[in-house]
Amino acid sequence: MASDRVPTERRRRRPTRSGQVLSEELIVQTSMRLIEQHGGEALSMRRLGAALGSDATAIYRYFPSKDELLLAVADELIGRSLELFRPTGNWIGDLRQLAVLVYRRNLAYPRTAVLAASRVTGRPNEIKTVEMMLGIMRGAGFDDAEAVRHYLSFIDLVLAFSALDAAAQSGPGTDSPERAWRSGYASLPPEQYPNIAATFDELLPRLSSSSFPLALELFLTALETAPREGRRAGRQNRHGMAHR
Amino acid sequence: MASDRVPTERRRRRPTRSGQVLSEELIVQTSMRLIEQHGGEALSMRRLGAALGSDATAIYRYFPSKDELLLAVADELIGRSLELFRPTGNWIGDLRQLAVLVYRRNLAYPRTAVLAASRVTGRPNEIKTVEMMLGIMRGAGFDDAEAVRHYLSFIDLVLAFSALDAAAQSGPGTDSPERAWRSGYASLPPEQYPNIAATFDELLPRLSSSSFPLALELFLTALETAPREGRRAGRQNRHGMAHR
DNA sequence: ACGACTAGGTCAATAGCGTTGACATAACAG
DNA sequence: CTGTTATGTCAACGCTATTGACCTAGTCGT
Repeated sequence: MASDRVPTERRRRRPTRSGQVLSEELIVQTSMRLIEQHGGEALSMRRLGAALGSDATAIYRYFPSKDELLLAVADELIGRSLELFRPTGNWIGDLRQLAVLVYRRNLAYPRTAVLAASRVTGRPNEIKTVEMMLGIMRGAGFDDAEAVRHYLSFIDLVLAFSALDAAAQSGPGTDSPERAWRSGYASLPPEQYPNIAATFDELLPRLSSSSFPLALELFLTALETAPREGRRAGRQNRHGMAHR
Repeated sequence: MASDRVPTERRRRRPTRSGQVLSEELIVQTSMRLIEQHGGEALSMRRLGAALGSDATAIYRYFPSKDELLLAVADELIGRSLELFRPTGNWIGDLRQLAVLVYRRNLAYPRTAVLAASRVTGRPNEIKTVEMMLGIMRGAGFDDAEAVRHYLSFIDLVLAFSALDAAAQSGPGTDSPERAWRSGYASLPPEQYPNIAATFDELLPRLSSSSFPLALELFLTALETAPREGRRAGRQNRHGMAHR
């Protein structure tokens, strides 16, 4: 099951000859453009090759597989998310800024985000992001274990809502969820589904509005009031709910 | 772009002849089994047909396309999520119970959940769920607009974390994120990435633990203390963050 | 009971997919 | 100048979803 991905030399030196027409950057940019224009399932190596003015198989000189290309695309999206980040020193504000930047970038490239949000790229931009967010958490006074836990919760929250809202915005399978709702839910018998009938007029417009801002503020408030122990010891688990 | 999905007669009468070997139920069950056993990308009509002991194209007598079959699978997953639900009348407790049931069911079928969590099926089980959750919200004293908003936030939260954690548990592209982390992040130069290096031992085991329980309790607490107005009027927006 | 109909299955074929290996070409290194 | 290597093309393999023709067996109206 695609088990033996070798973690060898990440990419070998590529001395950029003069007659060269393709490049990793160009391929990644073109991939993102095609994904956004025609949907993620429309990104085929053949179409990508055609858009690049080359044969499809030329791409394999730069990426060993389509999946590796998608990881590079995902990392590019991360990079674009962070290029506007301006740290202020206020750690809560910086976290909010990061969350909003990532969320906005993901929704600006919704079809790419759907493919990218749940992937671990292991590439430079992702690594830089992890390093930075861990630094913010530790700088806020959390010890290592808490920094890790809160970093993971934070990035989970942002990515989860990004992926879901991006998916809701861009398919797949239908133009938009709103179509399915309008056609399917509007004609249900009111006596059998009284709650849907009573709230249908409220339901429809709300479908294109996200609950991410509310969830983010809840999370940040919880973080702000969480006990930070700096170098001190002492630990507690504030929620006893079982994991998994 | 797959635009004209006709919302006609959902499915025509199917009088179940005697010599019949296939059925919608059997096809859906077998699809879920194949998805969980061999991954979502391994569900092809040919393999599904072989697993059913029939020709691949026989499935088209029951579902007009693979996508419609996937919607039926998604709805089946919703149905299985709720079959254990026992309402207690305590609306916060019922919401928690629903969230945990859906989340657990999604993680019990992680590869199916990845394909299903962001789809709007418009099928019976989904409709029943929407109706029920709206009823809980309205029964809690929220007016129609608030009930809708809180229902959407709630289902967003549950589905977003379900999808993300299911994806983290089941691929795609790699056996598990842990592999990528271990191989990629372990060997980074500590002077360049001090925060990753300092927290790496904490980071790795935390990767297979979700922040869903924490996020859920935060959300439910916020809901519990939210102003409910019963039949009264009056409206307020508690968070001024821009949507979209 | 018989003829018409059709639900439900097979089979063959189409167009597209990712990927591989052989081949060509052109630029570079010694 | 010669060998090597980076970069592209081309043909082919086995896979995919989907379609249309075809066949068969069971049901229905008379």
